[in-house]
Amino acid sequence: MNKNLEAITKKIQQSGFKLTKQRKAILEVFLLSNDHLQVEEIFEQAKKNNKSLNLTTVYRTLNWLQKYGFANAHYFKDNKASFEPNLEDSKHHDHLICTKCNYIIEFFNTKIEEEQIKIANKHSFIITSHKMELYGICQKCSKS
Amino acid sequence: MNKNLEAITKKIQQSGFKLTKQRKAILEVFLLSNDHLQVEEIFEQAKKNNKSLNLTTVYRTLNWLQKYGFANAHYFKDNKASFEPNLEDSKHHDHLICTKCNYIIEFFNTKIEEEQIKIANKHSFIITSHKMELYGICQKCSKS
DNA sequence: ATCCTTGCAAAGCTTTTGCAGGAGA
DNA sequence: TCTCCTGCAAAAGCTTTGCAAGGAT
Repeated sequence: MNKNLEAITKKIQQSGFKLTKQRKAILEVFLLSNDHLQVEEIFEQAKKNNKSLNLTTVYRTLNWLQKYGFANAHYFKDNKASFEPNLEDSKHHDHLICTKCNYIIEFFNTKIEEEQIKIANKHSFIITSHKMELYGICQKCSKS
Repeated sequence: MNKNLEAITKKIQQSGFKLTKQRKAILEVFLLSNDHLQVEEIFEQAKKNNKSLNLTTVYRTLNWLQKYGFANAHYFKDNKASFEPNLEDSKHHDHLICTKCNYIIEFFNTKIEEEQIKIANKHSFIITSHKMELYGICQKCSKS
């Protein structure tokens, strides 16, 4: 376990989270990924670290992480959940998603964030979160 | 059926869509709503117009409409689909969603659209569609 | 020792599919 | 008439829950 992961794990433990082998296996995959992983993907990868791991445990762990603010859920397509870590040092960002190869680029844009605040004010909304997803074809896929 | 609905329906029929009683009942609810309706909601409302209507038919109709570009699907929360009409004259827009009462405001912002194009160019993406959702508390709910 | 967590199996939900009968153009 | 559409029931896919056994602090 690298140092960063260790620190995060400690913080998570302080929320009353017991660090079992299974959860360790899941966190190693999940916290270190910069990707947006579907539950099944997390399960498959984490199983390499812990062969007896069960899908239910993955769901329960991800739901726990989400509940306590360490993970965000997305529903990019179909009705399958994807999760991404939500860490103290991880800035808010939005997504650029290739509909051919599912490649995801994260980006952050100050002007857009500013406009969002203006829109919210105009409609007397108190924004708690937002989600922006641009769908298209990435450079690689547009060539082939 | 009002005139507008009639015109739209005619257009849909030109795509090879047979106008059955069931579909008429669904279209009357769906096309005239400016809301984002969940499948179950469309079903419940359309059933008032046609008591024998089946949920399966609603799903099949909405999927057909989506396939031929007359409807857009969203996955605002959980993993339930919402649909909204996508009509010739309906401009692209984004959503402001109250997480307390589910009230939805639609908005359009030129600057944001411009920034999106810049971001796409920067990453050599060809954008085909996008989705932006701001979540928060609406004026009414923030008072209570 | 206590409480939390796990795996398994079963159930829950939303959505899709197969099929035989029925309706639209 | 010919094809497409419908309802019903069953299945499929993702996610949650109940329960008894096992593990962490």
